Amino acid sequence: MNSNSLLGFALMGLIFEQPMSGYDLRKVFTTTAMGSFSDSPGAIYPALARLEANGMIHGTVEESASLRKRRVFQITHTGFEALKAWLFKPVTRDDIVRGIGNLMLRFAFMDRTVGEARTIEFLRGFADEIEAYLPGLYQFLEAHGNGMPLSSRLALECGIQEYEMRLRWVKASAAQYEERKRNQP
Amino acid sequence: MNSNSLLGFALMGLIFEQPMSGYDLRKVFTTTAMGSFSDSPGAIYPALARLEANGMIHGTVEESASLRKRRVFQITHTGFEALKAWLFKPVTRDDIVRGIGNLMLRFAFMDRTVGEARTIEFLRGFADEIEAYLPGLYQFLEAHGNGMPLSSRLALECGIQEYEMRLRWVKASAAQYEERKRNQP
DNA sequence: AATGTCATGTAACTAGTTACATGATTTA
DNA sequence: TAAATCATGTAACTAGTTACATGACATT
Repeated sequence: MNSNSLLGFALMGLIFEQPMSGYDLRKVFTTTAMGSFSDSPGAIYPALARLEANGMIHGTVEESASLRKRRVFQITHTGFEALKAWLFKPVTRDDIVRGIGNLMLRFAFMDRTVGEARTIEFLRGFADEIEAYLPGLYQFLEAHGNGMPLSSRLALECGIQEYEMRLRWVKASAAQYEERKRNQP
Repeated sequence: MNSNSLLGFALMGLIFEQPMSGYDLRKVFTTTAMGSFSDSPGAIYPALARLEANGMIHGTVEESASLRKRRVFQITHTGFEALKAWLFKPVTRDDIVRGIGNLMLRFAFMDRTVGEARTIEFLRGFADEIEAYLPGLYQFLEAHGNGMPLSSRLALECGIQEYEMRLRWVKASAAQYEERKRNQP
């Protein structure tokens, strides 16, 4: 099957939260904290076209009296199922090493799509994978740290600190979701 | 001119530190903390071929009695100049928002290439850009945090914490380089 | 004899980058 | 009326992904 790129999922997640045009989506990437995505039309319009060709979203031309006509996209049933399937994927070691950004994006979209229970499960998996990965980094630092150039060692230490920070954040976030779950049975 | 990709610079930096074969480079990506790069031959061998075609590196076939012959790459003068030019580039806002990984890689290679003074300058620029970017994130959180879904807000807060952590690291690293500079005049 | 590791590569596909193109409406 | 913003797209290029192919030597 045609699987979506990260940009594709980002677009679908945003469109799910609120139907939007390509131009609106570009603005989200330029003006909000989602600046890690490219706001170039050469990335977004082809991505939207692909999603539509795959039946994930559907665009309707909206003719306003004053402005130029715009195509507003909505997520389809198929698209929503694909989005949920993506959000439900288990957290892997590879996600931790090469795709932390993907995990953060998935988490950002979870609230209104998969519910507390699954969100907590996701955060548990996230924490587990970091906890499984970190000892190896410390071991590597122990074993090779002294022989490394200072800047390389500092860069490695920064990587470790990043994982430590994220682990703290994952646990604090899980706690917040646990509490919200308790308060709304 | 043909400019190199991040993978290209990673390969050049490693080859500069020690001449290596494609296979060695793959092993670096699988076994060390540089796991964010792909270790697939389909990425590395073409990248090496491009670098060689551009005169950045040069491979020599090494015939050992026992093992299969391997092509060991060395960096060329042109390549080293290109590497330094990359390391010397000023830190921009875009580097902070979309390419923190690039900055970290550049830093990791600085020690034996550009010297303390330039490394400190780089870290200052790094800190400045984070300090210029952070207030906007806090403002955004202040303005939209309450209206956001919980998971989105938490994701944003994680982003902020990451920048805060990195800022502390940058300052601590700069201090270490300052000290090293003082001790070796 | 079979499996695992060393070692280098190619081919088809995909998605993103940069740059260009167009035209309407709004503001200065 | 000139410039900025709204709005959508295309074309050429580039680099990375996945999967395949090959073969020597080492180990079990």
